[in-house]
Order: sequence, then C-alpha cells, then structure tokens
Amino acid sequence: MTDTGKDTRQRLLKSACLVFSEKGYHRSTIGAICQKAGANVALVNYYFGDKASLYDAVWRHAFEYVSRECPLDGGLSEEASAEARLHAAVHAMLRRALSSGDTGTFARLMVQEMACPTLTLASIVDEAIRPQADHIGGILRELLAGDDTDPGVVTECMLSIMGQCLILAANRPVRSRLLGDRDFSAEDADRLADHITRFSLGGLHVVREAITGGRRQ
Amino acid sequence: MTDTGKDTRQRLLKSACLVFSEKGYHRSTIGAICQKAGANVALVNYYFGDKASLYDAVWRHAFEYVSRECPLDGGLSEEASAEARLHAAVHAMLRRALSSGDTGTFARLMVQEMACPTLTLASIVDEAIRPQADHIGGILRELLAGDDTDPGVVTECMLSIMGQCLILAANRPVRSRLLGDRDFSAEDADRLADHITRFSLGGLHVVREAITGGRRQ
Amino acid sequence: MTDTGKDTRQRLLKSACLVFSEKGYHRSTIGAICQKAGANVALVNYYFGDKASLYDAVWRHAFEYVSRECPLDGGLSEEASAEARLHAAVHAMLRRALSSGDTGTFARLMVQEMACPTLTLASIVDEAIRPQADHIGGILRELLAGDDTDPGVVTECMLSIMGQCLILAANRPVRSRLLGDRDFSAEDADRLADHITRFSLGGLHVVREAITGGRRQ
Amino acid sequence: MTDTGKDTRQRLLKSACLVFSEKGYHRSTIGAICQKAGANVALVNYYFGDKASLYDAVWRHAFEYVSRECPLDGGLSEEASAEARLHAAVHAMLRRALSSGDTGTFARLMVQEMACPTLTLASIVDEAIRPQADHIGGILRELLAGDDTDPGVVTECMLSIMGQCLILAANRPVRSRLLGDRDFSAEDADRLADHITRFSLGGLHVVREAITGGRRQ
DNA sequence: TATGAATGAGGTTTCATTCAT
DNA sequence: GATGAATGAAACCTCATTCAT
Repeated sequence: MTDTGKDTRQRLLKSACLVFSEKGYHRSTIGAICQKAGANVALVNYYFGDKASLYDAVWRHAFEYVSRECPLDGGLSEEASAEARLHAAVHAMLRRALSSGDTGTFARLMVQEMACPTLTLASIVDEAIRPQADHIGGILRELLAGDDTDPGVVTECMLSIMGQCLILAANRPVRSRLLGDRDFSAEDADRLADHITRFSLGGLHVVREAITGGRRQ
Repeated sequence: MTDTGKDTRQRLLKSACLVFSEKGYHRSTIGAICQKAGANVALVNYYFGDKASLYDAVWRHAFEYVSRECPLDGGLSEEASAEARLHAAVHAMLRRALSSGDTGTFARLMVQEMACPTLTLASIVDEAIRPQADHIGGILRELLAGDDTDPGVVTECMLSIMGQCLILAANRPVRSRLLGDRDFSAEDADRLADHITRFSLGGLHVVREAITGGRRQ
Repeated sequence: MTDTGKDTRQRLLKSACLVFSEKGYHRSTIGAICQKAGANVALVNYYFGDKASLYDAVWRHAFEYVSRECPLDGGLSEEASAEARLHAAVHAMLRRALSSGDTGTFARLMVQEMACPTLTLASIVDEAIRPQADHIGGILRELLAGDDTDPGVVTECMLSIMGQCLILAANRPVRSRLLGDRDFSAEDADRLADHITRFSLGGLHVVREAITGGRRQ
Repeated sequence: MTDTGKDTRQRLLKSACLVFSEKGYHRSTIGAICQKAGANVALVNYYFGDKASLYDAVWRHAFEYVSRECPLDGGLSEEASAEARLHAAVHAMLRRALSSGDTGTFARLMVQEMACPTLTLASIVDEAIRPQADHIGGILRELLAGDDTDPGVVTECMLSIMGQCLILAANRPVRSRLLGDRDFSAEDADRLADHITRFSLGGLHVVREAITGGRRQ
C-alpha cells in the first residue's frame, strides 16, 4: 500500500509529459493533466510544488528517457566510421521526432521551447541540448577537416543537419495539412534517416572541398 | 491629418505583430498588445472584432508584407538557372527567419503555429505555406530528374532545405543560449544563404546520382 | 434636406420598437437598434438622450399608435350593448397581442414589463394600462350588477378576461413550441375573439347569478 | 457536519432561484447571485459549470419542488369529478403564481421565459409545461364533449384557463401598481381559485352548449 | 446633423494555488 | 497521501456613453 504514493506521482508525470509536449507549457492546465491522470488537482502541488516545477520534472524525465532509449550514438562504439555514427545520430533524432509516446516527448518539448521559451529554457539548453549538439559537432569535424575545422563551419553544418531532423518534430496538424497523404510517421524513420544522411554527406562533401580546396591554393 | 483613427488601427496591428510573433497566440494578451500600442483594450474589439480576428489580420499583414518585400523568387526571372533560383529562395527564407522587424514576423508566426496550432492554421497553410513549398518543389524537380521525379523524393528534399532555414527562425533566446557568440543575426543572411545553398546542392547531387544511376543500370 | 433629421429619428424609433418589444429592455443593445436603422450609435444619444429615454419614447409611440389604430371601443358608440362592447374590447386586445408589426409592439412591451419591470413601469401603468383596465371594468359592471357591483368582483373578472388575451402575447417561440401546428397568428384574431367573448359571457353569467342570487336570498 | 461543500451549493442554488425568477436570465448576474449566497464568483463555475447550466439546475429544482409540493392533481384521485379536479388544478396554479418563496419560483421563471426565451426553453416546454397543459386538457375533454372534442376547442379553453392563472404570476410591481390595495397575495389563492373555477365552468358550459347544440341540430 | 473614435465599467469564465480535513 | 472546497487574479468580451470634428 505504500506504492500508491509513488504510483500517483508517476501517473501525474506521465500525464504531464503528454499534455505539455502536445500543447506547450502555457496552454496546458493543471486541471487537464490531473484529469488525464485521474488525480486530484491539489496533488500536483503536493508532489511537485507548482506548475513550473512539474514542467522541470517532465523535462528531466523526458531527457533521461530519451538518452537511455534512443541515444544519439545508437549503441555504436567510438571506433565506428564517422559516416555510420552520423547515420546513427540522424536515425535517433528522427525516431525522437516522429514517435508519439514517451520517446517523442523530448523532441516535442524542444519544439515548444523553440517557439515559446520558458524560464526553464537556460538549464534545458545547457544540460540537454548542447551535449547533443557537441556530439554531432564531433562527428562533423571528422567528416570535414579534422580538429582544424573552422568552428563556424561546424556550427553551420550542424544546424543544417539538426534543422532537417527538427522540422519533422513540428506538430502533426501542420505537417498533415501541408503534406496530406505523404505525411510521415514513425515507420518512415528508417527511410528518412537514409535520405537525410545521404543528403548531408553530399552536402558535407562539397563543403569540405571548398575548405581544403581553398586551403591548398 | 489627425493621428486618430487609421493610425490607431495601424499601431494596434503593428503591436500585435510583435507580440503574437514573439509569444504565440495563447500567451499573448490583448492587454499587452494594447498597452504597447498605447490604446484602450476595447479598441481591439472595435477595430478587429476579437482576438482571433486580430490574429487573422496579423497573418494577412505579415504574409502580404513578406511576399512583397522578400519574395522567394528574389526578383529573378523564370529563365534564371535553377541553382540561382534556389539560392534566391534560400536567401529570402533566411532574411525572413533572421530579421527582427516586420520582415521577420511571418517566419516567427510560422514557428509558433508549428508548436501550437490555432484554428487559423488550416487557411494559413493553404494560402501562405503551400504556395511557397510548391515554389521550392518546382526548382527541385529541375535539379533532380525533371517532371518525372518521384514526388516523395521532391518532398524529402524540400523538407531538407526548408528545415535548414526554419531552424534559424526559432526564437532568439534558444539560439543565443546554445550558440553564444556565434549566434546569427540578419547580417549573416548572405553568408548562411551561401552555405545552405552549397550544402543543399551537394546533397541534391548525390540524391540525383542515386536516382538516375539506379535507373540507368 | 431638413427632412433627414426627422427621418433618422423616426427610423431609430421604429427600429427601437421592434428590438425592444422582441427582446425587452435589457437584452436590447443600442448597437443593434442603430444597425437595424442604418444609423450611427451616437445618434440615439443625440436624439433621445440615453437608452432609457429612448425606451420611454418607444412606449409613448406604441401607446399612441395602438390607441389610434386599435382602440378598445372598436369604434362602437357608448350606446352599443355591453356584450358588443366586450366583444370589441376583446377583439382589439387580441389584434394587439397577435400582430407582429407596429400594432403588436404595445402588447409585447407589456409582456416584457410584466416579466422585467423597468423604471418606466410606474408611468406606463398609470398612463396606458389603467385606463384600459377601467374601460373593461365599466363594461363588466354593466354585465354584472351595475354600479353596485363589488369592486373586488369586477377586478377578478377583469383579470379573467385580460389574462385570456395577454397569454396570447407571450413570445411566439414559447407558444409555437407548446402548441406546434395549432399555434395562432393574426388571422385567428376573429375566431379567438368569438371564443373568448363567448367563454367570458358564460363565466360572467354564472358570477352574476351567484351575486344576485345571494343578494335576493 | 461542516457547513461547507453541499451547503454552499445549496445556498447558491437557492440564491439563483430568487435572482433568476425575479430578474430573468439576462438581467441576473453571477456576481449578484454569489453575493446573496455569500460565495465567491468562481464557485458557480466550480459547482455548476457556467451560468447557463446553473439556470438549468434552477429550472430542474423549481420543477421538482413544485411538482412535489404543489401538484396539479392536488392529491385527488382520478375518480374525483372533473369539476373537482379542475378546481384542484386551478388552485395549484394559483398557489404557484402567488407564492413568494420556493413554491413561486416555477411560475415566475415561466413568465420570464414567456418574455425572454433562453436556449433552455425547448426542454422546459417539453419536460415541464406540456405535461401540465395535457393534464388540464384531459379534464377539459371530460367537461366538454369527451374524447370526440375538437382539439382546437380544447386548446382554446385550456388557454382561457391558464391565462387567467398566469396573469397573476406577473411580477408583483406591475400588479401592485395597477391594483393598489386590491392586489393579491398568497392568502387570496383560495378565493381566487373559487372565482376562476366558477368563471371557467360557466364559460365551458356555454362552449359545450355551442358544440353539442350545433351537433344535435 | 452626423460620424468614427475612444473609454471605462461590468460581466463571464478560466486557472493556479491554498487550506482544512 | 489524498480530497473537495474555496479564493483571487487575470483574461476576454460587450456595451452605453462621450467627444472632437
């Protein structure tokens, strides 16, 4: 019987993940979260303090979950080829972007924050987003000109790649209205990962040519 | 001659453009919009009917403004090369994404809708977003395999390109926290347009190889 | 061109008659009245002072109109039989109750006041309603026991008759929902006047029997 | 044991009965209802959802109360004479019309709806008003020509009787201004019921003569 | 005489939060 | 741990009225 407490807390957290990631912080109401969890409205404050702290807890949960279930290295060792590791990272980002359950929470929260930043934003960027950007950056340096690569170029290429992935995390209503039958779902992650990896390797190839070509002259 | 009347309406519209594009529909309050415009709260109702209709007016204004001041064809004729037209379209999207004034309103509203769609979404997509997607699609077909190109491939490449541009329209706080000194501003539009165009042409080259190479064999 | 003034005033008054009699004082808005009249909102205050004074003017207009077009004596001389004069009064009240245009305004305003009295109520009762009640009362005294009739009995019978007429002035939605196909319209005034007169003469006969029978014993 | 909870809901309902039946739906404000109940304005939403639902609850309450405390059959069995049952129905309607407390709420709400129908009107007519009209109609058929009676005649006579009762439910201010000392109160219900029953039986007698006399000839 | 603009008050509703039990 | 009740702030909207022209 001591489990009821933990259990209710978990139900609230799960419900909050769904609601916050779908509607964003401000459109979400504590009432809706509690109703979906079958819990009393006062319990959010009991377990989490207030709405903002619940939001923090949701972020932490989503980050831990996705880092564990859907890591950017895809299980590959550091010795795998840069191409393979890029494919793994793209694939992971796409699974995050296209999933609807727990796996998708993180990417959708990110889209929400990119539109409407909350006070939580700073720590989110520091703890969750920058490490992933650095991970991609490391792979890109290998694919470009090694450690000597101009950091500005790395940043540009990183944004090129993350942009291709993040646009797919935009809310389903927009995408399905725009794309109609051709909208994507989680099953398309493999195919899209192939496309984006190939497209990006092509792009990176040209960028590297420009760099090293310019350097040799 | 008097500063009343049309002037107040314009001030309200301008203020609403700023507030809506920065905070999104739901977080924006009529009170804040009117305060910034130096107008009574009831005037939104007087001039626009209600909050939703004001939002519609803001979209229309932003769309007209950006279509006029920052068109995707960049003033190029239809006979220009596909590469040049792609560069023009990317350049236009980047100026929209990175500008802070009226030019930037449209892209920021789009990011807001991708996170928190409103009831206005459907007509926005139909009237404003799809034509632009089609414009890019037309250029891409030329760069790939002509009118025979698999529509699915065109869609994927279009998303690759729009994704690279849209990620830059994410709210400034997120970007500057992540990128620090290397964050971009409107002055970087030229350089970034060069990068994204080059990167994308590299990607498209590989994609076309895969298509036509596969077909010829 | 000096006619525009009077003309606008008249249009406002007419429009106000329709709106006030349909919705009552409080649900009616100056905006709706002016819109129906094709006039600016400020003109009500210009011509009538404020909403309450417009309402007063409407009452006066409706009372004068109905007194002239639909008098309770129906054009009969004082020498006509009491039965004929009762029929005329009932007929007039029914035409007022069932008409939809100017003729119907007075009765509908009365129903509104009976539900939601306004500050105008007192003068309305004194100037418009009591004279009519007295007119009916006079006829009834003739049909009962002459001038000796107990005033309480006259009042009771007067209410019996006016009640039968006024219930037909209740708003059309209620009646048509309740009565369905058998709801009444202005064309039924003749038939209903016959019914109510016959019914009431029957009732008055019994009441007189009770009075005079009791007196003789 | 605490006075909170159910008690507050009841206080709100009671207060709403008073305010709605006195002023009608549109003139009544949630603020006034809550103030009279000593409750916070948000509690209407908490207990009833919104103003319209509170109004529904008031109707239901008033209907149940009056059906229980003041039924049209007055406790008489179906075998009682039609005259006695008519007297009971008239007596019940008058007690409803003249009472000031809970018993009077129903009739006063009805007068309000007859002047300013709300969206609730349709269900009110169906659930509360039509059954009562049918009850009277049944008695009238017995007093006229049995089941063969022309339904139109039954309707006319029913309106004659209900009209005599409903006019007494008109708001007190109107009546007392018109009648002065002779205005009625709940204590007059007995006497008025006698008058209206006698008056109506007289009227019905004549109507029946007209029907059956005409038929026999 | 007429108009459009502007204002302030008041009404309904929503919501995060707190409290007593 | 959990609940229902209660609160106050804030948001949107409506409307009568006033003002300058």
